[in-house]
Amino acid sequence: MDGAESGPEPDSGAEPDFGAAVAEVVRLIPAGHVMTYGDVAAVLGSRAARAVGTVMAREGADLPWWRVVRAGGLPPVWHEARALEHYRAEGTPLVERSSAASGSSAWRIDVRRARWSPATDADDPF
DNA sequence: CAGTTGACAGTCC
DNA sequence: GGGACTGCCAACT
Repeated sequence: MDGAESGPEPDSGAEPDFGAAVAEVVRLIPAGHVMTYGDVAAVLGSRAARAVGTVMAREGADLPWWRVVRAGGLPPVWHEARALEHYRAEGTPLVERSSAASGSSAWRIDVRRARWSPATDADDPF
């Protein structure tokens, strides 16, 4: 063997190890369910909630980013309007605020029921 | 090689 | 009950 070469692995550019892990988890999220950045990071064994979003920003182009929401069930601010269409299409439990005038978003994600975990298939925690 | 940024979270007041 | 700061880890320049 040649021993340690300049790079036996063609890890050209970036190593999608973390990104692949994030993509893997996000893709495992079934329709009608969502996960928070912290949950995804926790599944990866890291608390890099930010890194999840950052990596997803690069690999997320091919991922259901709308299934990944912030803590508290707040919708993604980058494309909240776009995500709303996906949530309604997927049947994600949303909390519509009939009363107008309440923050920027008039709707919220019912994380109570939409929160899903890849380690458990219990879609009925309640 | 090191510094800065960033699709966040959790805790303190 | 709401607002602000700090901490975390990975990618970018």
